[in-house]
Amino acid sequence: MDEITIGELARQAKVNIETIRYYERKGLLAAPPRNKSGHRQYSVDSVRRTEFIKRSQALGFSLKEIDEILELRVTPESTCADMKSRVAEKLIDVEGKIDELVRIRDALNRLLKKCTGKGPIGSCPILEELYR
Amino acid sequence: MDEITIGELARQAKVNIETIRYYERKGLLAAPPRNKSGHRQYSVDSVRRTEFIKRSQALGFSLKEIDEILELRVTPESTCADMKSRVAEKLIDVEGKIDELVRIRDALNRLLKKCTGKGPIGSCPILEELYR
DNA sequence: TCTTGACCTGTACCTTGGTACAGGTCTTAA
DNA sequence: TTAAGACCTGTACCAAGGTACAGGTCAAGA
Repeated sequence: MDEITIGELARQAKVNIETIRYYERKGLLAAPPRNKSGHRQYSVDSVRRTEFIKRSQALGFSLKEIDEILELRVTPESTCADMKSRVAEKLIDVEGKIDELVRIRDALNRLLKKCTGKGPIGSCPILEELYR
Repeated sequence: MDEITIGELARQAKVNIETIRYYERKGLLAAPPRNKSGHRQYSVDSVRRTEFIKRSQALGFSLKEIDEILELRVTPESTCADMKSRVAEKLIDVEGKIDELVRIRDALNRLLKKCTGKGPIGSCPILEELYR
């Protein structure tokens, strides 16, 4: 008797209703049973599953990767090491992105230093460097 | 007599031919004159302009922002300070992204430390934390 | 003469993570 | 009784930055 509607699930998990249906289409949330009006009936565990998806997204995982992790979770042969390696891979991925952004940050800082901020655009050292 | 075809421009600027036409549609490259067969005739300066776009993209600017910068460049009233402020804004933007990724990196590292990598998935501390 | 390659236009498709809308049903409260 | 609100399906649309493809033209070389 603790079944909830899609609207209630969306409210509790703090996502849009459309997002719930989208996750179902993508296979991240199983198609739930329906009541006699055809309305989806979710278990309270669906809230936790939806929150899991959002939490994993916040760690940089894509929906496809989250789908795989959820699959892993219910596969008896899988191990802790499987999950750990996903996290380790994501860490490498994130570190690569940081490196790239740091490279960009340094390049932007270097450009800023070249420019006094005075004078017409025609003699802007930043533009001169980019438009060489 | 130093006009080049779209294919030559693409080769020199190291982009796809379709990308050149895409930039024209987006207004980043002006529609060039045509020869009597209707083929686009580019000036050699188009190579520099295309390279400018790619270089700016590598600094994190979107095509929309690059379009604005190119506009700035030919607007006599604009100043060096205008360009400098764009770069400064982008720097803030990039620093924000770095901060977010560092936050994610730290969270991933913390999760990794919680898990020995031994045992079945059912008792994985990482999953336990995410699926609470 | 014929074939190849480069170009042309217009449109569709791709990824990712959704959001929006049309048109319909069903239940509940006033 | 009727109107509001929540739900249903199916499809289209959004950003961003392209890529692909169909079907057509044109010029030059073998």
